[in-house]
Amino acid sequence: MKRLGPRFYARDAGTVARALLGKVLVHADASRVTSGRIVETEAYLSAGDPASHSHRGPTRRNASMFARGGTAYVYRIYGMHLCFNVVTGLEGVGEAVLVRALEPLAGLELQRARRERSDARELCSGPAKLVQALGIRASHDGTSLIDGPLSIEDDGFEVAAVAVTPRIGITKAVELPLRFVLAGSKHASRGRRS
DNA sequence: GGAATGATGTACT
DNA sequence: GTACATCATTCCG
Repeated sequence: MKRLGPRFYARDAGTVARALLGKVLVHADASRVTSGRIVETEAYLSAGDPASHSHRGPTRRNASMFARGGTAYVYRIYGMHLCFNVVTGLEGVGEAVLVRALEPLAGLELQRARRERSDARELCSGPAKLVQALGIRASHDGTSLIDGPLSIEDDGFEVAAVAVTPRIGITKAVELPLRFVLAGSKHASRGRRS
């Protein structure tokens, strides 16, 4: 397992969204490690993508989305859930990748306890579910994936095939093909198939 | 100051 | 498939 470095993240969000499939998201929390393989992502672009939080420029909420690639962007949605994003590109650009689903790997019992669910498919099969299963908190917003508590690692997994579809749960730019799914994964969120 | 709105999840019919 | 919980942020006046 080797942690991804700055150059991996310093590309456009669409490229990084696809490249993240098969990589492993890890949270090392006080010696308790939970992780999962990324099986579903969505790219959110800069100005010109009306579905992106960065579309209207920097605000207090989306400030970390304008940080350098390799920064975590964690925000609250619907008053009760958190979503985790990977910032991409150069500082000031405002692009990010929403991680929508993982295949649970390390720390399964802790993930089950956090989620209060036992079925492995119910642990990380959605953006707010995986945040809960890995113990990601609002305080992780703005932290570095390169040398912080959250990291993304390459364990040599080979991606066979990728499905590309429109993004889920948005009301603008509904048709852009910016969602990427590991073909055949049983751990993706439920949404449009392809 | 006030109102609308969400990159969702769960339960229920 | 549909209903609804729940609230910070954002935008408008």
